[in-house]
Amino acid sequence: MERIQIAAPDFDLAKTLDSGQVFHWEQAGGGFVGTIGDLAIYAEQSGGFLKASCRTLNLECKMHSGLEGLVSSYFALDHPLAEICASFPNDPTMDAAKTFCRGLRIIRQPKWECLATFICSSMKQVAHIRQISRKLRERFGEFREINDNRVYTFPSAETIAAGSEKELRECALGYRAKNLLATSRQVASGKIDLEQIGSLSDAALHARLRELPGVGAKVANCVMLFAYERLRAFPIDVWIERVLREAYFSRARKLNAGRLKAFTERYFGEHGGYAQQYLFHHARITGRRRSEKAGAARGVQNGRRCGVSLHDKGSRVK
DNA sequence: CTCCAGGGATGAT
DNA sequence: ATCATCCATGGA
Repeated sequence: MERIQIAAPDFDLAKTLDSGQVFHWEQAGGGFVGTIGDLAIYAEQSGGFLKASCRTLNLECKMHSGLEGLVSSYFALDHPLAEICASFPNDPTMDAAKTFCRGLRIIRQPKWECLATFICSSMKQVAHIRQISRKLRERFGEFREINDNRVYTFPSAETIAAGSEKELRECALGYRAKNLLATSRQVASGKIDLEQIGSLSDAALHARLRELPGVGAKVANCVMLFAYERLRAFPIDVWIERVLREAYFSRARKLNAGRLKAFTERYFGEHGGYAQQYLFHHARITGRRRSEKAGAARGVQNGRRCGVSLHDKGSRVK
């Protein structure tokens, strides 16, 4: 068993793994078990240290100068978090999120794993994405054991491409099965090279990702942020949209996706992806459904939101 | 532009 | 135990 300990003073492992950017780590024995590439890893934080262990080293590990390099790289311990946070805009909403999310990092995920997982994430909530990820791994991945925990690697594009839509549907993918299968076949055949497109500009990379079945604007931004280190990428889902609308557009009457996109790019800037992740995590953990408090009191029909949404019919004011 | 399938966990009644 | 809600892509 290989064990390492890394000084990580400005890092929060639990927040990082529970912030909706990665979906397969599970709590075990005071820490978390999961995989990094095809290695089973146990990770635990105590004091200002990150401890990690794995059974065997592999090629990927050696390329990262051992387990320490692999773990440091995956958890992005080299990101200058203080500088990143200092670059955020100063406003009450951002400040609250910044305080709440201290130590949360945007990790570096394997490209195919990230792309495939976010194709599965469409119209799903975090708990459900975790289920899908687990089923895909159990069915198509490779078994590993770590500290008496069973974990599975994420299946390669080739493995998924060799499967059928029916098999994927059995992993609770629903209509996403078709998209995942089609994209896996493009990756497996070499029609798209996920490593090569890493050299494209932000705009070109976004456009290229969107050509893949099941990849819309939001999923493309997630993949750019979590697998391609494009820290400006700003995925807008319903949570973020709600935060933006309430914090920065409370009196705006017409607001469409284009205006929101222009605003986030200008306002959050270079590390917009980090800002987005902090706003998202803060809202998701502390936000709670407004129906809990408002529901009957406000006379809202069945807890339906008061404010209009970009996705609600009737909200698009040209 | 508008409308809605899709599907399983989760929360409300 | 039933019923409504949550979600973002893609196609009609």
